[in-house]
Amino acid sequence: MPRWESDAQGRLERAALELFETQGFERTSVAQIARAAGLAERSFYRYFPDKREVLFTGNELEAHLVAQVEAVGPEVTPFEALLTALGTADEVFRSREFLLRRVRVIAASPALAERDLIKLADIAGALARALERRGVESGEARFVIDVAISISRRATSRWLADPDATFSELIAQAAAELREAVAPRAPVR
Amino acid sequence: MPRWESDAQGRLERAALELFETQGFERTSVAQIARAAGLAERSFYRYFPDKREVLFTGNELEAHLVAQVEAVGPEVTPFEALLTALGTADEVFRSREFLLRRVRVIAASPALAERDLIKLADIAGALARALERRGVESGEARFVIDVAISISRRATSRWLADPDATFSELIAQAAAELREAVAPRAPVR
DNA sequence: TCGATGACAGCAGATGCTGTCATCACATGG
DNA sequence: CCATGTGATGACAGCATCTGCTGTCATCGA
Repeated sequence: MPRWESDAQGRLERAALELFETQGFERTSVAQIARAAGLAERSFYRYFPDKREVLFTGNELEAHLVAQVEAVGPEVTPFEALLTALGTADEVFRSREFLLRRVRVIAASPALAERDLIKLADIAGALARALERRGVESGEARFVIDVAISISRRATSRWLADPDATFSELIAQAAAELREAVAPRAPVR
Repeated sequence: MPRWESDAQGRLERAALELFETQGFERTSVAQIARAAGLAERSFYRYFPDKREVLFTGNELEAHLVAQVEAVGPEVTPFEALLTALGTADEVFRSREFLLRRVRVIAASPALAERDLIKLADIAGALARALERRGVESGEARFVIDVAISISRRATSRWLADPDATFSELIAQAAAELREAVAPRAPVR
């Protein structure tokens, strides 16, 4: 919390999102972002270790998911624990409009797409540690988490396109779709 | 096929892997790699667009998987098509020892880990296009592919640890594990 | 033999990122 | 109301990645 100039970090984030939208990520220099936020280039790096990180602040999602996983009782399957955790993930989403802007900017830049994947991997790591604390073997934990993340991506993509659906419904729907897809012998007709 | 100095690209790859192993990725400069391979820094960028790419040449895996997916008949489920494609993926793996060195170097550097994830995402994109050509809807294709990749990671991790197992067996085993994990109600006892 | 092509080196420059040090705004205690 | 400390900020310098351009030389084709 800055002492006399308020919310420098927020100003940098907003300026960066704006500039990335209009000029693209690569064609926006750090100096430009800083100037637009009324700061020097050097100060940008006091708030973010990295030009890309300006779009990836906060750990709320990770913290939320880990807390949810740790909250359910020991009789629950790892997979079910993850699904119920994901079911309430929309609590930490910002507005759909904000998410959409962000998704578009990220999709437009390979460098940002990489960072996005790394962030997901970080969350997966945190969840893996949480599951291991429940006694799940490491490799199995990773596996179940990867699958849960796949479900989450499916649900999120639908959620961005469909303003009316509940996120937890979409999670359940994706899980059902998965069970169908992996069923040993899908009777074609 | 170079005309008077042979295999400059291969020399750069080997020098880079060596240097990354001994010094780490960040502490190795492009100039150093080039010198070790007997070239100028500028020439490195003729062969690789990017310092990281030196460990990620070739599309054999992607080409193999796409070809396999396109080879199976239309009656086969997308999920099954992906599994059979993955079952023969070890044909394009190099030696286990080489893979292990590579995996270790990549795991030791966040920057390389990012690039690894992007490469996987590229493969996922290519597979999605292949499935769409079979008439699978885009979102569903992505979803099934994400799940198949999760299976593949599980199998690969086991394969690196267990020299005796067949890759296709490990794929089948992971698929079975998945079916069990997502089963509606796992009777605990 | 001569012109085209491909492989390479060297140089200059933009940008990302880091270290260092001075400076400034404010809070506090006197 | 002022002195002093603390932490945020800025100015400056420096290194590395990556790019564009130019020049040089070996080889190839006619």
